[in-house]
Amino acid sequence: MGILDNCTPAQAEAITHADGPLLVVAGAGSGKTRVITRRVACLVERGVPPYRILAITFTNKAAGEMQERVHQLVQKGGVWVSTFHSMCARMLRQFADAIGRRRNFTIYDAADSLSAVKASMKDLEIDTEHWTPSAVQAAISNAKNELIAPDDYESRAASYFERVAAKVYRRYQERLAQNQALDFDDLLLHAARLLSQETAFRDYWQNRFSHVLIDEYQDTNHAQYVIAKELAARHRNICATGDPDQSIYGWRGADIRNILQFVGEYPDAKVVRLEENFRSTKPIIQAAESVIANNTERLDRALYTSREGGSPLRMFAAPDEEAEAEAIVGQIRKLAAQGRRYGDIAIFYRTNFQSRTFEHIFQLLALPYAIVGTVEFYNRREIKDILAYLRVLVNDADDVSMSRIINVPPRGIGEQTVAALSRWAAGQRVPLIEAIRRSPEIPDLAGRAGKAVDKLRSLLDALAQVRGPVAKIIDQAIKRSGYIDWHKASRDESSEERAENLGELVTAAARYDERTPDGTLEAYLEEVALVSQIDEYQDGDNRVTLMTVHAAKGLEFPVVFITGLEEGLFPHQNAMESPSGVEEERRLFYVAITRAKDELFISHAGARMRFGLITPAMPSRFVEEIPPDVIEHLPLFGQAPPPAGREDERPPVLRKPRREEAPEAEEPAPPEKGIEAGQKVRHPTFGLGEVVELTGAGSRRTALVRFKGIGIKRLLLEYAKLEKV
DNA sequence: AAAACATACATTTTT
DNA sequence: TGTATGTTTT
Repeated sequence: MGILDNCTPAQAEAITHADGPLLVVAGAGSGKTRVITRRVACLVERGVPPYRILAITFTNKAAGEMQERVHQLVQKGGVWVSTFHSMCARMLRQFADAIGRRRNFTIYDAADSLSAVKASMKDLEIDTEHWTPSAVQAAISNAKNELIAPDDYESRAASYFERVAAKVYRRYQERLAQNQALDFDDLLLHAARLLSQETAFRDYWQNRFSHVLIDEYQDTNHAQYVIAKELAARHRNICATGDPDQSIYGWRGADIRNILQFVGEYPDAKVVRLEENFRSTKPIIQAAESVIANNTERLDRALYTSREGGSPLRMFAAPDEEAEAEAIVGQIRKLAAQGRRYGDIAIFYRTNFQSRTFEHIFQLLALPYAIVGTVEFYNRREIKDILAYLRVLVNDADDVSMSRIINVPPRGIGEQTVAALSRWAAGQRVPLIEAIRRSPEIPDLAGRAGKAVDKLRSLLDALAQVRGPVAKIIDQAIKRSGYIDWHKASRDESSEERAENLGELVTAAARYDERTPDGTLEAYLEEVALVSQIDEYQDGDNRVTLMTVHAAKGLEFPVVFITGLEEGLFPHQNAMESPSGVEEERRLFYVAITRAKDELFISHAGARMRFGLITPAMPSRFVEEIPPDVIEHLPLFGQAPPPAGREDERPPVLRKPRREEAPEAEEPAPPEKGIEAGQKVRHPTFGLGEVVELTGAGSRRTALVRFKGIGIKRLLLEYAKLEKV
């Protein structure tokens, strides 16, 4: 096996051969992932049985990549590479009794959890106007991350809000137990508790692993810290890697002290510092270093690069967010003309809502793009509906899922019927599905309602009989429930898209079946519950990637645009009140900068539409923290006098059509293009398609085109090079 | 049960 | 401003 080329021989020796506690403090772009992967491979090579090695990564995507890479290096599988959440789920299923659950427990996502919080508040008749469910949910989540149980929380509650939250917390946990469910935080909470308090559980897992490695250690919260510490307690072969300057999850309980105090915790720890950056050019590193130097809470560390040359950072100042997006897209086309691949380019923003402006313009120009993690696939309504059927099949105590599908698609089980069923179930202290099974015994169910419930019962029975791969079960659920016909019948605009999504769900499940030949419905649902936004991102598609800075962690791109650098947005308003909040925002900016390999563009808008109001904004304080000699200010876009002529003839006419200009549909279609509805066309990116509709006139002439396998796109004729076929 | 209409709320960041 | 959810109407 080759030598590590991104560190000194002594460091390489420590990384590959040292046992005992090891801390790798790795700066951005220093090849940390390679280091930890190599360590795992070397352990295997030294004869450590692969199944005794546990590597914990931050996302499932990273886990998959590491697993594959280790396999390539040593031609051996069996190393357990996982995220904290997936790992805990697996551990808890094996010891479900210890937490008072059946092993087929359901994992609730944030939305499921929120509805359980709402229901708990309703149970307790707590006013949801005054105390918002999401605030209570956040309080509960924080308590769990600190491993605080409801009783402890109540006894230390200092404010009225906390006393209310404590009551909801207790009721919420009861509800989860009734539904045989755990939320994300429970996975960590229970694993941490069992590891520190339950001998059988602790002994089993401590013996199971001889070596434990944790990546992105700076972003571990208290529960994760306890889990890592306990898992490694027996053999003390704990290797933590991370970068305190890249700690960006403080708001969800990540505690930067976990990494800062690692050596205090393990005085015999070896420390390896990787300070050479192999990713970025000098100006980019200079900017990053100069910005992060303004933080106080950090380990003493410098980052340097040997890469010579490199262009300076470039900055746009735009009047508003649309002009900002136009300028960036203009710059991207310039780069593309110079031979840059779209897949080399990424656009980052602080908040998800900023993606809309970009999405609009990319669609208009038919430039290839991919947004990472907007409305996640598995959060779409139709997907959640079908998954709810599966969840009920796996865990029939799951009332949240049962209520979700009880009348979806509509089958005549109205509000009154649901209320009667729920009342009966509550009275008997049994799950809702039991009321459906035994509906003939329920007095309130008159003939018509009773029949409707009978039909639901036979549907559920029929689905429970289906055997075979997950894809088949999903397919049956979609068809037999009548879900697909229901959508076909409604001429809703979104029905076609929903049908496509359901098709995609079956396809994805088929991939799962292929990948996991011994997979179960239960394991599939678990995987689906724990996918992260970034897991869905695939590079190699040659598209411009759009994402939040948080999602960009761990990635790199030759060209990066960091947008919306305005006071109140980046740094975000809610973080600006405390110095530590600003420091975390600054680390976030540092992460963004250090994603760039070759070229970095930053931009801000003088005003931005927020809540429907045009809100002015000052440039971010972070911009001034970049040394002036590594920044070049590009001319303000659109400031050059427009070429003579009417406004809509000015080169990139990218403004979205305003509402008041709507009557454009009535204008006669100019015949000169010769493109009309029904015309078959070819597009350089999307391929063959058929024109569905034409609207607008002149430079705003727009075609709706249906492309095979891609869907309907809205294209400006002036820019989309449509070729008649 | 669908459609039409009205209102509320959002914008941190996510496993 | 746009979407998501709730309410009233057919």
